[in-house]
Amino acid sequence: MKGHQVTIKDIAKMLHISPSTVSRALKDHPDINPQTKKNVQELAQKMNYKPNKVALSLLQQESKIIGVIIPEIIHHFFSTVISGIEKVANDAGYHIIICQSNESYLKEVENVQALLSSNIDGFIISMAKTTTRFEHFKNIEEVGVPIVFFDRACEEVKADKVIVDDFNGAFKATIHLIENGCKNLVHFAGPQNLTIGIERKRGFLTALKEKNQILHDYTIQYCDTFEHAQNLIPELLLKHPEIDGVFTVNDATAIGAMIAIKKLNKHIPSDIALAGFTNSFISFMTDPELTTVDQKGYEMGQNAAQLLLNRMQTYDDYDPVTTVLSTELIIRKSSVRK
Amino acid sequence: MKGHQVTIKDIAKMLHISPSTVSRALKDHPDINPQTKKNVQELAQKMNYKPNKVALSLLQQESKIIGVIIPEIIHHFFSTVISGIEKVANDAGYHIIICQSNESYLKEVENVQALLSSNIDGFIISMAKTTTRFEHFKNIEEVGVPIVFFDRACEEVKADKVIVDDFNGAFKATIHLIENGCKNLVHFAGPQNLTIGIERKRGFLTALKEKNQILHDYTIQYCDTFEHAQNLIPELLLKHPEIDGVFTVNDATAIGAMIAIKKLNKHIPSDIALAGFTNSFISFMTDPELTTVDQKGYEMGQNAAQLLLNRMQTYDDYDPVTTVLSTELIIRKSSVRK
DNA sequence: CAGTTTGTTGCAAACGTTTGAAACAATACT
DNA sequence: AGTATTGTTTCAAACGTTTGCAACAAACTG
Repeated sequence: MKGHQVTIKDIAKMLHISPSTVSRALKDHPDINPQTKKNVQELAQKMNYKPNKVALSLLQQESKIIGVIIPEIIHHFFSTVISGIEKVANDAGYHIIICQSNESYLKEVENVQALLSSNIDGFIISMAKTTTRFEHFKNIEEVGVPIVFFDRACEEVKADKVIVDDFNGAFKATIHLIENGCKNLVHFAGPQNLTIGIERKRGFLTALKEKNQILHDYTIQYCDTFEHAQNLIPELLLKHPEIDGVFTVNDATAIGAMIAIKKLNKHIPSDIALAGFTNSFISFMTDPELTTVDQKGYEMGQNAAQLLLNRMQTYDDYDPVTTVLSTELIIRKSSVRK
Repeated sequence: MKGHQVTIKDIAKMLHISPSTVSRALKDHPDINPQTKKNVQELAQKMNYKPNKVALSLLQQESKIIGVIIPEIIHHFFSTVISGIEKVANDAGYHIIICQSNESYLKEVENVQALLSSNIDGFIISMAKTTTRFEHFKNIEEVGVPIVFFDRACEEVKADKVIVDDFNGAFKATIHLIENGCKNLVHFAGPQNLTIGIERKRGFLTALKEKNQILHDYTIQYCDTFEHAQNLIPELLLKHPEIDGVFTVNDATAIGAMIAIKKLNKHIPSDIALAGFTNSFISFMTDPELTTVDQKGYEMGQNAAQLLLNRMQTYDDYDPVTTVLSTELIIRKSSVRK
């Protein structure tokens, strides 16, 4: 039989006093008789009374909950970010409610609506790959709930952002590949409606230019998944056997490429050097270990949460802040030729 | 300036009618004048009215939220389970709120308390490694909120459970290693306060017995992390060079062992055959690819959520159900000797 | 014309909590 | 004795929604 949590009313009835007295006694309000206080506090303790957050949420119009919308929780990068968010949020007395968009625009809109009607105090969002309209974010803005974007930000909405220096990370990785002797580099790029896709490609191209490399018609390939890379590598290397280096927009794609390259009996890094982006924890479990750009997931989560907490204090008429975390090139065996 | 979500009261005021009429109009109640209905519904649509879930939650004593407590979200297995839970939960109109215990008993208790006071409709829990007391679960039981445990279940509490057939999975993997010629197997076992630790070890030992293998004093090692395996392998192989096969309680441990073994210039599988447990998505990215036992994370999540939804219908005086998902041995190169 | 029925709307309570204001008794001051 | 002060407690409203019941007018019945 379904019981229920002990409420202030229960305690009030048992002690034959009013709920308001109980409420004040529990908060150690100076107006309350010390003996009454003692009675109330002892009984509350004994009955394991815990204030009902839903009632508080309704009354105070704040839920102490932060809504997090991400593409997919199973990606290590995102779960790392969530860990960072949760740490900071919990320390400040907040809980997080997590929704996945599964890279679907529609699911993202649904999630926003659902969270909005749950009195969420703030949003932390990383956009779906397929999102190209932004009314749902504008809705949040209208209601006056702060948003912080991370990694994949929406430029059309007034909001704080945490991103990594994608350009520079890609630039550094590409320079590193060229300095290790790559003459015919290829970039496996991400979708160009996401800043990360654009910026990483830009970093790659800028490095090529700086080092006076030739740009072929096959230099940029749009490919950002493990499976696609596995399929793409054989046909690409058949047509262009001169390719001697690949820089991918993320680690999973790099590893897909790695497996395909090894299947073709080409050696990494001597035949083809390889670098990814993310520094996910699989990158040091591959053979050879993968050179990659650390995307600072945990820090990103912490930063996003902190930014949101700050913004919740001072929401009126603010200037959005964009925090850019510096990336770090992690050099491992997949790219180093002696 | 912080606005607010449109409420029934706002609509009522604008149309000079009472909130109750608005409420009924929105639900298409037969008592309401068709013209009034039309006015209300149109205005609600225009103003993007969404019912306030917090108010509903307070009134109806149900939140349409499921609380999920897991050790660590960054583990691929757990994020896979969460995906499965979310799928089923969302389809039934529920949302999930995720808390991590970080394998800490204290954090687990905190999470339970916090969720309890948020009018959560049900719990899905996988216990922390360090949890040996169960009052917090009993608390949930007293309040009458259903719990479903998955993977790491608590035997002392009346609750539904979803587990995999750990015993059988471990048994099959061990038999497979022996049939591939292993004579001196070692098991890297998990903590013995968790069912999974106990059952996997039991499966291993039963297979050894069935195949008349000798049990050495070093056959069982308590080691269940990537780092620990990396450290343990060198000293273990130095002392016992006759070891020719390792079965680990999870994949991360197996990969730690794999890296350490390769560093010692031993060949996998010909010198040492290797099998893990989980079938995490890294297992087919290693070199050689890792033989492992599929733990069915996504199915487990779906099952747990479905079990919980069912239990929420019929909570009174029930007999707990335990769903055992069958495990599947995934044979890859790390264990196959021709 | 009195009474009933029908259609439509509003009132009030409820969920659990907080909080300003009112209420009350007991004590102190003039 | 009358008034002010103090200590303690309760009342009532609020947050947004739902819902049984009351209220009212208009139309119908006998």
